[in-house]
Amino acid sequence: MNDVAAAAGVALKTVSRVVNNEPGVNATTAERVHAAIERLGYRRNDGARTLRRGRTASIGLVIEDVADPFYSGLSRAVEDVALDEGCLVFTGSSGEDASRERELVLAFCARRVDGLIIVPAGTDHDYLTPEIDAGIAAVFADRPPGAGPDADTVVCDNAGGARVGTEHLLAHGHRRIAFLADSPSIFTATERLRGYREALASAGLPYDEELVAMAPPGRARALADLERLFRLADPPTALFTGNGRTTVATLRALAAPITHGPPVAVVGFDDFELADLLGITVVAQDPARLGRVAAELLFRRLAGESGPPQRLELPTRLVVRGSGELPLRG
Amino acid sequence: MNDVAAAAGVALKTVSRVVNNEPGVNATTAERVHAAIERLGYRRNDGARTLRRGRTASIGLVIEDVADPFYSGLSRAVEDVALDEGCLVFTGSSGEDASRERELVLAFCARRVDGLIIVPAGTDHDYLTPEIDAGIAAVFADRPPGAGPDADTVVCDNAGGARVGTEHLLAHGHRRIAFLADSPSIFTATERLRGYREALASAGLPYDEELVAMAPPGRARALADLERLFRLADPPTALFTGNGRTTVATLRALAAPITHGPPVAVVGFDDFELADLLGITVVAQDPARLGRVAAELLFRRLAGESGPPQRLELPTRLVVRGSGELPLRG
DNA sequence: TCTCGATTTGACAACGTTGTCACCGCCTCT
DNA sequence: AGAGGCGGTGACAACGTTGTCAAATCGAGA
Repeated sequence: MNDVAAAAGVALKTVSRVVNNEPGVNATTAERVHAAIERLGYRRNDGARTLRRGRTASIGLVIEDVADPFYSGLSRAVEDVALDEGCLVFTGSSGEDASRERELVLAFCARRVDGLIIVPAGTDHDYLTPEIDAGIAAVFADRPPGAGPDADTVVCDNAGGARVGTEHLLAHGHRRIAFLADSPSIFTATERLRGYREALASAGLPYDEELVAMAPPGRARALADLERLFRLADPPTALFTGNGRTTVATLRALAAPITHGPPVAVVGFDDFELADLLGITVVAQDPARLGRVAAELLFRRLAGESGPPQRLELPTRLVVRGSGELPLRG
Repeated sequence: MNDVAAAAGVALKTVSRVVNNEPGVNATTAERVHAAIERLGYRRNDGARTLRRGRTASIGLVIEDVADPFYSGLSRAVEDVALDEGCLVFTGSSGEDASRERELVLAFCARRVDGLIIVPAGTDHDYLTPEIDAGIAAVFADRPPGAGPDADTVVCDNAGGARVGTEHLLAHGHRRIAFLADSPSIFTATERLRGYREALASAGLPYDEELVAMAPPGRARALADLERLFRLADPPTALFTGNGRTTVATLRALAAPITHGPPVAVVGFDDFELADLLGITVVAQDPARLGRVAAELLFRRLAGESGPPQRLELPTRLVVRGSGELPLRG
């Protein structure tokens, strides 16, 4: 900017004014400055600007894994809202690792992002309290934070969705419904388990732990679970799978030649690409909406909206495609 | 940092030394400084640090759409490499819109990212030349840049992959093979078309424009294309689909009740989630590897590696799953 | 002609760091 | 005792902006 000023024969401040479209600059002078900018290929240094002004016009987004379609949908929505607000996004994947999450968040804070959107991985978010006190806005998405700060949170109606999904299977006559989901340490998994149990209870059915399997999704694990379930004295006739990855892993296991189980009905939590072609009935949530709502909430906070932390719950939607309507064999 | 210095009763510079683990600070003093840092909840301002030192330890990544699994896989790989290098990533989706790409790139440049990884959307990248001259390293991924700078580029063997896929269908007896892909304005689409034509030529078959359809993927478009193809006097007995989204849209259209075409063999370019369950034969590329290689190349440049721009081509792999092995009905 | 207000411009400090250099003790070696 | 080296510390400028305030210029009205 100094060079530009020298080249245009004006003071630094005048260049600054021109660059920022501030009023009160003579048109002729502005023209001369523009020419100099063009000639020198000058581009304003937003880092320095940020330092002076206090706002960085950037936010940090920490999710579990960008490569997971659920989070990448959320990610895209956050990005779009941010761009509308003239804001850039730092993205980081925690990989469900609390310490990596912490590392990312603190790195974002050191960069003085204006706000954070976090899909929390750990159970302890005390480390965020000083940052929030220091004025960094934070919104939690998909799951509430663990111990620590009381901040805005946007989740979906996990228990309600799981209840509806389970009730759907019950309505088709099933009485032995297995529940397969991620580790109980993950908020959404336990919430969905709760919905499943509520549905059973409402139908006057007992909760049978033998029918429940909760662990990180994976091919081997899905196979093992199914083999165990099908060997039970009173095996399940339907499966409720508690998230997208578990659903996919389960479908693969069901298709494997080893799993010589009887046909079972399947309802999954989370919609996924090609579920329509495979005819899989799901309880769908809308990751893009989750991201959008979280980002909008964040920007309202950044715009100065005060008030107590909000907790928003987004609805789910049952999408009937066939796999959940398989009747009980009589 | 000033406050910390005052609280610890030392000079600014000493705090700086402690914060950066620089040698030459008395253990007792360091202890006192650490205590003050803890007490005040101080966190270094990386923006100011960056301004002073010149390197921002951040890179910009511009892709077409994070929500597309291909790009989100690439994205995750870039992120992982960057994290290893102690670097944060700004991510932006261009949505195949050249002006949005430009806007994002220039915003990243204004933030003085150290480097850029770009999946180019437009055909004119002259706007990047001054930035590259200004010292920002750039690597193009998935597609080469249009007119403008001559920079490092990592692509996959598009033509080779399409040739192998087409040859696979030819080997199963097909002579009328349709080619469905994205707009010819997209580099990968035309390269794959080239591979398709090479395979036909090698087999001594004519290139029939009636069998080729190139446009942005979508449900309606896939249906229209298939209906047209199946109404031809000499309809195709096999389809080669030129990218993941086209493959999926085509499969949906094939499954639609309206499309009452005969069974056709299908080979798609790009692997996708659940292709295994659906039994779709594909020519797979590895988006994570693409991202990793591009990021590694970028960081080598940032580390000072000189030499002429490189152009890397990654191999593809034919994954046989059934849909491409449907024999010609005799 | 002088004063006043508006317009245009510029000097300077500040944002929070780090690099450079100089300083102060203290110990060791002559 | 004096010179020299070394570990520890601090003063100060600089990075590239922008906010504050003052100065210069000009035309208009008294």
